[in-house]
Amino acid sequence: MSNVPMPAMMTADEIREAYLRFFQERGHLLVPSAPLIPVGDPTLLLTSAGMVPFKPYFTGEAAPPNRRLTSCQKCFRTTDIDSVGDSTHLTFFEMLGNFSIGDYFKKEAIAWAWEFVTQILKLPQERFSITIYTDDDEAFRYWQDVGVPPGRIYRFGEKHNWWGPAGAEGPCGPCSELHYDLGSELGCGRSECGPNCENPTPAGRPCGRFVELWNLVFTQFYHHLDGTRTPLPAPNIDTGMGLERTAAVMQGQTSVYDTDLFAAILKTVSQICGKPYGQKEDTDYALRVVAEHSRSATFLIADGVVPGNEGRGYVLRRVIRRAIRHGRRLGLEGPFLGQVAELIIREMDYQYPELRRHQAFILKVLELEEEQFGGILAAQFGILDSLISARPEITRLVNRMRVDPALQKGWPYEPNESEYDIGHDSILRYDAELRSSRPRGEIGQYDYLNLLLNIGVQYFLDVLQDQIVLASKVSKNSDYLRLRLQEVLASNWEGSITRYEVFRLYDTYGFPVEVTAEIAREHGLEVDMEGFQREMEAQRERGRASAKFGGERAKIRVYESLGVGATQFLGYETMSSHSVVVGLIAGGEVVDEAKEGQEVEVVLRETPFYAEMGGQVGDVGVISGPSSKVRVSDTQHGLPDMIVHIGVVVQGTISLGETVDARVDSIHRENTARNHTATHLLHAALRQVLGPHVRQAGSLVAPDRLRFDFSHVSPLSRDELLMVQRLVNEKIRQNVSVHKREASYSAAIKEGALAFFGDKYSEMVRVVEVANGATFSLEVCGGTHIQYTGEIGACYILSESSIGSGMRRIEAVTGRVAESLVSERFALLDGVSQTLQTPVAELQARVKALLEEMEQQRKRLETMERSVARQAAEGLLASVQEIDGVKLLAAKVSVSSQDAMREMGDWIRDKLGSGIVVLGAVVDDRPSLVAMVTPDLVSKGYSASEIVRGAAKAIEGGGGGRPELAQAGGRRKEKLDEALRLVLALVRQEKGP
RNA sequence: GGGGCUGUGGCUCAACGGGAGAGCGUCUCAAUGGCAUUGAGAAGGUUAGGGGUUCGAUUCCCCUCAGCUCCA
Repeated sequence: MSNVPMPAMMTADEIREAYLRFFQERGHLLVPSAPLIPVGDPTLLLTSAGMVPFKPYFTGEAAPPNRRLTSCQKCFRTTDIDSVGDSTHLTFFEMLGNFSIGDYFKKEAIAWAWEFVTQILKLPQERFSITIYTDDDEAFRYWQDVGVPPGRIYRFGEKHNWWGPAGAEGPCGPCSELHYDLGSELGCGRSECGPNCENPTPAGRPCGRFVELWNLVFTQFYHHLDGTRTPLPAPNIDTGMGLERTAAVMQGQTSVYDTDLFAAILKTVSQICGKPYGQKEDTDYALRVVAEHSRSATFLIADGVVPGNEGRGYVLRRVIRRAIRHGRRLGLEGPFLGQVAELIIREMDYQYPELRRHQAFILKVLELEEEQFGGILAAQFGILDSLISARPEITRLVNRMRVDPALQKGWPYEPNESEYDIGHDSILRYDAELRSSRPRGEIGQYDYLNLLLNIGVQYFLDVLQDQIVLASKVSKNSDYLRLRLQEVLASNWEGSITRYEVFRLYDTYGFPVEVTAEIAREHGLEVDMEGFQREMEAQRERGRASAKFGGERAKIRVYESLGVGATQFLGYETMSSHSVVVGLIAGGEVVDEAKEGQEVEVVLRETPFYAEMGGQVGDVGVISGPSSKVRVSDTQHGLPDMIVHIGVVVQGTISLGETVDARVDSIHRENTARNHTATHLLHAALRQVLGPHVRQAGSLVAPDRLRFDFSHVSPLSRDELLMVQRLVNEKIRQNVSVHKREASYSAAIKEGALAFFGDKYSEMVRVVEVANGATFSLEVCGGTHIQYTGEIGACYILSESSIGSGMRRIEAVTGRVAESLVSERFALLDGVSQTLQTPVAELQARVKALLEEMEQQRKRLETMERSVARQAAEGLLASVQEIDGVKLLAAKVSVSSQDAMREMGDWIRDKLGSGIVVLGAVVDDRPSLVAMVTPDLVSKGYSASEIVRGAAKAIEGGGGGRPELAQAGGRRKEKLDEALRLVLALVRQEKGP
């Protein structure tokens, strides 16, 4: 031990600097951390490893700025999200790495890694163990060379020592890891303990003696989507050293949360909630979750992720909500994430300046999400509360169902249709009974518990009903329903939350299972976790089943079978060109020729037609051969590099190998180009007005309109919209030049060009720049554009709307459409102005006055109708007859609505005090009836609904309602009098016992 | 991309297929008089939009839109 250098206490900042300096001194170019949103890589949700930004270099798609690179990359891994809170797991972390793009390989990577940990970090050599891939003797030799005894080099298989790919496809290869021995007291205590130990400790925890500090990946292969691997053009080195773990080791800690990286964050959280860290395990867990998730959320938002319910937005939302939930456990009821985020920004903006730059946006997003989630959380707890407090009532119901003969009868056997119906009806009866036993009436008379009971019972019935409805849908023989109901009846309802309930709470309302379990336990209820897992599996199964490709796959195979290579695109320079037909598809099959009238897909050797991409719609136009003509209505990519013209043969026969003339409809193209350039202007203007968090999330560029989706949290105010529109039109008036050029992807990005995340770009890309001296807009874009912004003419925003949380959509028009829009609006205004005989400037006031006047008239008319009706009613009072001692009035009235007739009835009934009123009228050319019976007569057996139903037969209609009041309608208005005459007889029949 | 749930006055929500309601908020009047409180009354609705079934739809069915939620 005497010669072993003792590790120096280093802060995380010092470690980061030392690492980057060490590799810069060895010829590596320092590359700043890329955003957490992987640029130009649709296969990845988030940047999950240090090498992600360098993937194009590894695959040879792009040329690296230097063959040796080093970086400290921010990373995010979603896989461990539910484990965060213990002492080791993180969602967000920093990864130190050194990379070789076809330069040095295993020898140097190993030697430098060893030098860095032993000489710079001064960690004791004998604490290290090395792992290598099963048959990697080369790595074995190099580790021996630097002085690692063979006994401490361990061989592992694919599970531990094969890396990658990150995502569905990408570079991969064998790897070698440096494991650090934290001390036997943390381990399982067994003699065979070593790296990747999976034995439990005596206390039952996973063995924590060895920590993987650094992973050296020797990327030699490319893993394809279909599972095959091909060797890479040159072997590469890709290493990753977790900054947090290293800091823990250097600072003599076993937990990453005890490092200086988390000290200040934990302290702040602890101060906000007033609970100290390090005293109670429960509290510590929650504190760690809040600290970690606040940190990762802050970084995600800084890189432009907005909370949403899919993809990255969903990851962010989960992280934020998990933090809030654990904050609640710490007693934090109000918003608190902003305070934590402010501290994190202060602590880390030196290394990550984007935090400071987007501070206002970060705080705003956190605030909105905290506010929204507060409401949801309250609602969720309400549902669970109800479910639990309604338990006794539900139990009573279930117990009765258990012994109900109607339910028992058919069910243990294979039920036939009628038996099914018996069971079904029976369930519905219980349903009705429970509903009617629910407390009703004035809301003010509900106490809180009754309200909960109400919701809980409702909820239970929903769950049960689901099973019934589902069963009747998915299974004719009702096996499904039988099984489910048997299960429910056999289960321990009173003592447990069933799997349907817990799953529904989770699936529909997003209520976390752990929380359900926790609260249920407090009330002495079990939770069927196993059943829940089964439901989850079934859900996943459904997801997989529906994720089929269907026809897509087959179509691609047809294109592949053409055996044609890439189509050369000439459309940037020209709109017409000679070419040769190299492929024809009709009716989903490859053909040699297509005749007049046939729908056809044409592939040319080269073409001026732009195929739909990047939101811009495909070109239309004409392809004409020596004796044929094809009208092209759309242009698409069949395969990534193959352009397919879709159209109809309008003349002659087009055949394979023919020389043709391809001509794009230039009006269509120009209109589209105007909109495309305008889209770029809009994008830039939105960023200028709203902030740099605005990013394109999708777009549609058609000849007649444009649609632009972008990330932003709140609706745009009128002022903001006007500012954006004014800025765009300002640039149009300045007639700025639109410059297009080719550049390497990485150079373009470095220059600050905006690229649409999710698009995959090749090495050389087109860059579109709108600039007059100062750059206004700079984007990577393969679309077609105009020369000068003045060609756009004008741009008007038509609408701004939400397309999901955190995403907004703007629709706009330019050029010819903008012009016709304006003239249409003018014409409209002129028309209205003439109709109203009012100057345009005074229209608004005039319309307002008119509306007010109309409202007044409406009310006056209403009162008048009422008084007329009342007079009529008074007149009718004279014709009241008495049948068996019951006052009865059956009369035809003349009113304009059923409501008016009802009101008349009300009035007459009240005058009568006790009696039966039946009125009939022709409303909207259809006969209708209303019948009323006073409560005292209802209790004697008279029923308004029976009477009205009987009377309605005469007018060939039907009706119903409650005993006190019922209505009916019919078809034969001329028989209305007959219906009213019938009433007399009906009332006689109705006479109570 | 695939499921589940929701959409009713400004807000929170009710309403077995048969009078669209409550509470809070707003306005008016009155009582009281530090803030405030109490009472009476009023305004406020295309039941998200569109189709269908029905004599009749807030209610049942289908489509669209929006929000929530789970899965990928």
